[in-house]
Amino acid sequence: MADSYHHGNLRQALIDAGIKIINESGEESLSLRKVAAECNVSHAAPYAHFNSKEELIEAIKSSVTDQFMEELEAGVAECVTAEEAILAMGRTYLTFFSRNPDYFVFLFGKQNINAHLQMNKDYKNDYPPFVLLKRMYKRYLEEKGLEKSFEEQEIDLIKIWAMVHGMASIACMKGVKTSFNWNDPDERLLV
Amino acid sequence: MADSYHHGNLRQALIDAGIKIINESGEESLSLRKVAAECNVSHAAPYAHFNSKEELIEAIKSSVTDQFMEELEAGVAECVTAEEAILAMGRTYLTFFSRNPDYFVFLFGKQNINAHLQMNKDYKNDYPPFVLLKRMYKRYLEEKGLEKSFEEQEIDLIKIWAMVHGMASIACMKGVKTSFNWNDPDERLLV
DNA sequence: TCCAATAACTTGACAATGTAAAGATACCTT
DNA sequence: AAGGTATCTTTACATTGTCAAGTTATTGGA
Repeated sequence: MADSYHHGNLRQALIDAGIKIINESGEESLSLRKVAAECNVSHAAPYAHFNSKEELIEAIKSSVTDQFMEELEAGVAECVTAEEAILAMGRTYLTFFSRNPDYFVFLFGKQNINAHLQMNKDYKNDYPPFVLLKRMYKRYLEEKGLEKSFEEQEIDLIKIWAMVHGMASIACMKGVKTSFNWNDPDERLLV
Repeated sequence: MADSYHHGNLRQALIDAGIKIINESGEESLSLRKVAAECNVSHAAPYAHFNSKEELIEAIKSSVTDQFMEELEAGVAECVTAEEAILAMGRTYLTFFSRNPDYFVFLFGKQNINAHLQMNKDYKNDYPPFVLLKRMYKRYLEEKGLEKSFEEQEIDLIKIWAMVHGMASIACMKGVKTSFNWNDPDERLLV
C-alpha cells in the first residue's frame, strides 16, 4: 500500500506539501509539478483531486485558515469576559502572522478570502475569524449592558477588524521596521 | 521615428502598457510578452530596459505610487489644520483604493512596499504616504501644543496607518460586503 | 467469485511564459 | 566618417499549467 500505484491519501499529502513549500520558499515558488514531485507522484496526478492549481491553492488556504481559527479559539477559550476575548483575538491575530508572514501574503495577498470559503460548507460564506469576532462583540454588548444600532455595531466591528488586520499587515511588511515586538504586542497598541 | 526600428520611449510605454493591463484584467494576467506586444515590440525587447519581469513590476509600482501620492498631497493641500489633513489623507486612502481595488492587490499583495522604493532615490527608503503622515502628525502635535515621547508617537502613527490601511484592505476584499460607501467614507469611521 | 465500472495515477503533448545568447539596426560621439 | 553603444529581433531553452489518452488498482454488484 505504501509504494503502490495508488498513493492512499494523495489529496491531503498535496495540501501538506503545498504548505511545506510555502513555509520554505513562499507562494511564488509553489508549482503543481513541485507539489506532485514532493509526493513522489507524476506531474498530472493532482488533477485527480483538484480541477486546477487554483483549487489546490484554495484548499491549502482552507487548511491554513483552520489552523488560524484553532489558535484564535484557543486564545478566546482562556478568557472570562468578552472584552478580554476580543483583546486576546487581536493578540493572536498579530502573533500568528508575525510568526509566519508568508501566511499573511498567501491568505490575503489576492484579497479573495471568500474563494475557499465557498468550498468549505462549515464557513457559510463568511470569514471565520470575523464570525468569531461578531460573536464576542455581541457578548461584549450584553455583558456591558449596551444598546447599539446595527449601524453603530457595524462601525465598531469594522474598526476593530481594520485596526488589527492593518497592524498585522504592517507587521508582515517587508522592510518596514518598528520598535514593537509584534510577537508579544504591547497592550497599548490594541486599546 | 514613429515606425522606426527604435521605439523612442519604450521604457515608459512598457510601464503604461503594464498599468493598462492591470486595470483591465489584474496583475495575474500581466506577462512580459503581452506588455511587449502591446507596444508592438518583440518579446525580448523589455530586457533592454529592465533586467527582469520583477524590475518592470517595481517600476510600475513606483508609477502607481506616484499617482497615489499626487492625490494624497492634493487632498492635504486643501486643508488648513494638520488634523484636517490627516483626516483627508484617510479619506483619500480609502477612495483611491476602492476606486481601483486592483491597485491595492498590486501594491500590497506581496507586502514588499520597499522593493521599488530602493529604485526611486527620492523616496529615501521610506514609504512615501507614511512619510507624509509623519509630517502631518508632527505638525498636529505642534498645533495642539502636545508633547509626546518617541514611543507614544510611534504608537499613534502605527494606529492611524493600521486603521486606514486595514479599512482599505477590507474595502478591497472580494466578497466582503458592508453597508459603507467607501468612496465617500463616513466620518465616524475615521475618528 | 468474478467482472465491469470507476477512481487514481502515468505518459506524452502543447501553449504560454521568463530568460539568455547572438545577431541586426539605428543613433551618438569623436 | 567610423566605431562604439544602446536598442531591438530572432532563436532557443527550461518551467509551468493543462489536457487527452492510456494504465493500474479498487470497488460494488451479479
